[in-house]
Amino acid sequence: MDNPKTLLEHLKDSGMRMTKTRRAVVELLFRSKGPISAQDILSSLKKGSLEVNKTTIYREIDALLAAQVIREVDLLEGKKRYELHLEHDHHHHIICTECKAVQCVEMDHDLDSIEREILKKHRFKVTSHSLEFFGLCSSCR
Amino acid sequence: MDNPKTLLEHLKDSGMRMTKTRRAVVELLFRSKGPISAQDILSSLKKGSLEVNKTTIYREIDALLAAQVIREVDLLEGKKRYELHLEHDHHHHIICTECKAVQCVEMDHDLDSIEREILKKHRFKVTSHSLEFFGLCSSCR
DNA sequence: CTCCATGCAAACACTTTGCATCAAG
DNA sequence: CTTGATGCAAAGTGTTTGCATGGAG
Repeated sequence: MDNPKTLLEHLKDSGMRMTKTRRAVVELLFRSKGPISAQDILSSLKKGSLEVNKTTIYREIDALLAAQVIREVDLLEGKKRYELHLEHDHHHHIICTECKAVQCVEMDHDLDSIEREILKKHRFKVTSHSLEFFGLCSSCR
Repeated sequence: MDNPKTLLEHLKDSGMRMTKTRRAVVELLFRSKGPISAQDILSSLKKGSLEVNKTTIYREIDALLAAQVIREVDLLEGKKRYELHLEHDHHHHIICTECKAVQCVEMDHDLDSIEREILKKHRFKVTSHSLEFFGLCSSCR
């Protein structure tokens, strides 16, 4: 499931049809360095001379979210971004407030201890979290 | 600055005018338990029988953001929320995906070590971060 | 042939802008 | 009076919905 082909076959097995839009979106997500928006997907596919309607893209995003293939990322932009939600890939983002560049950061030790504390203190079971860092990248400093 | 009156006077000193909308918005923010949206502010003020236009609310939010009195919070809802940005109050949120309730959690040890690591590894200077936890609250479990 | 997938237009939700008027200091 | 604050209408941006048509299996 860590490459487009395997993932698409898995989706097909689970009842989803294999269309050129679906294939193109999944492949684009694999190629992307960081989280991308619906608009990003739309214009990328159009550049690849694939005629797609934005409604289709939003519906494709819904389908991939439901299949837990992608996850939502919010960088305080007033729109949502999406990225692949792979098994052993847990990372967060650093966003330069100057040039708006987005990088991914792997986390050595994550927030497990904090989440255990929340369970103890608030009896709240954390199932996911969002964590983004804002600041200045090396070039902009 | 940890109460409406002092904060409003501080704002006045820094050149902002003292209007009933401004006063009402700041007082509401102090009364709120968690981050609230523009809509929340609008309907709260209307309940308090204060005629306000939504444009005014958005502009007031901009002004308070610029004055660094409030900060933006994103709970993946497709709209923004705002809360007071007080000096010694650093907390995050736990959002129940079932009943949508939002609670604040104080953080004993925060993300300082992670941010130092990011500076070392990526030469990226973190100035702020957003961290929200999603899961199930005690009642919904 | 059966449904999921798609396109198109319209509707929605949230936020911003232009411009004339109002009111705090 | 001067300049920031406000209201209203319109427009902008991101996303969703209804409905008829298309195409994968």
